Amino acid sequence: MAEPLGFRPLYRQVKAIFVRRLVDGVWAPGEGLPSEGQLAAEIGVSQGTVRKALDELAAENLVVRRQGRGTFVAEHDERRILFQFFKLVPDNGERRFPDSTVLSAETGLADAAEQAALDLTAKDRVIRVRRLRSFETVPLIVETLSLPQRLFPGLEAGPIPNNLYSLYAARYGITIAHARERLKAVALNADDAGLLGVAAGSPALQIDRLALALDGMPVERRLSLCLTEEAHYLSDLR
Amino acid sequence: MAEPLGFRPLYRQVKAIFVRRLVDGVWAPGEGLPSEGQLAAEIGVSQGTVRKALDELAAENLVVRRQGRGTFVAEHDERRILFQFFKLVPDNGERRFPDSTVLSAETGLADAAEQAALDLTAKDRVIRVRRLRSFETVPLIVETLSLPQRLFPGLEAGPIPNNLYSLYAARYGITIAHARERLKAVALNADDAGLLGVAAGSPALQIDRLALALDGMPVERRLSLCLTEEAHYLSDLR
DNA sequence: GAGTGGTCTAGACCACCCA
DNA sequence: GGGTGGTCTAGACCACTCC
Repeated sequence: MAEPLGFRPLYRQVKAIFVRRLVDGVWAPGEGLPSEGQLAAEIGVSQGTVRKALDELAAENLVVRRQGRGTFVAEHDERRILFQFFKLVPDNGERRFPDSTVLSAETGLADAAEQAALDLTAKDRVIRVRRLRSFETVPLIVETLSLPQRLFPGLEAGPIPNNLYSLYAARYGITIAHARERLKAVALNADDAGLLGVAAGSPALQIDRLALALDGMPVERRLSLCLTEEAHYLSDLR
Repeated sequence: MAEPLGFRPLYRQVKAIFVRRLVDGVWAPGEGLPSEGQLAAEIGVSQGTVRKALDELAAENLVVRRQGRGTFVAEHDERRILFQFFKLVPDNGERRFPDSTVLSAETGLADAAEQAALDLTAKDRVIRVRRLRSFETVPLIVETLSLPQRLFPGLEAGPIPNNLYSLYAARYGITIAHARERLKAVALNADDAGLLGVAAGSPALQIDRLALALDGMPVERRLSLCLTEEAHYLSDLR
């Protein structure tokens, strides 16, 4: 007669405690967590329960476990971004990371698409960064990022590094946990085509990405136009 | 002084036994496995070890666990394919499954691309199926499948259902475990554009899929051209 | 050798499904 | 009510890392 869906396993409650600590920055990226035994004693559950909670966090790439060393908060280093968040790879040759040239960085009122994606109102402001990304001087991607200004005050003023997710974490305490991408094939307009050095109307892969923080809050929208003559978007279906 | 990398946990050996049974068809799709306790007794390990092996198989979508009922061999029913293998979803409205019209089905010598993808030689033959797929009579995808003839004898002769993966399993005992897709934006040639009812040169999303069997053997190559005016390819990055 | 995560076991109990 | 998977515990031992 009790609630049929009111059951929540102990290890998930423990996991929620840990996620909270990650969101609050109690455990910062790169830092080592206490050992399983210490955590178990502190919370008052068995080591096996702590282990199951940490295993799930590791499966979600929020922590990294290293046998013999310990459990560490995941960082957005180049390698991780390259494999988890950057799916465009050259047809021939190794997975690489493109350079970025910032074309503009400014603020403005959120448009309809930005409001919908980022849970904003017409009164909210966004920071927009437009940049060109290249593989060894060959332009490949032109993209526009939209960020809620409230979350990233002053970002548009400072230098904008290639690896933004690392900046979000270090300077604003926001960790990107995962992202949802929507892909379409489109014809380039004259502006974008010019930037990429191809004819207007050329086909390009449009990637509309929404990146979410640890707690599921939408944090960044990114609209990328990619040339796919010599590269492809890799998707593994398991 | 022993081999430093020669360690293989017991539960992985148990898992290998189970995968073998899936590959050999000892456990067929839809069938229920013996209970954890029975498997543990049969193999001579603890129930916890069997559980960990089954958990990994469940994470790979090879089996489905249902509390209170049992563990079952995964099937390629419509729902599973729709969520695991079919990433093209309408911009508005529900995830749907397109109808298929077979344009041609014939055999021939494997070309260079097919040889490379499917591990074949120039002497090997492939079955090629070309079909048009539509959402409610609106053509959306034109695709060409290539299959090693050796693995699917007679497939080109019989009726070709919409859900091919289910046919592979039922008639040929081959289970598709996962797939790798490479996406590009291309301009449609006159033939494909005509089939899709758009102008030649229109942009389309090209999906080059390689599907692998349980044991990792490449089994099907599929080259799809998709219109993305009112649909998109959905990719979740976690 | 000390400390960490990883494996394996055994047993108890819980939530769920079905007859 | 009996069977299934799911959770939780406690303890032993193993593999790996670092000092």
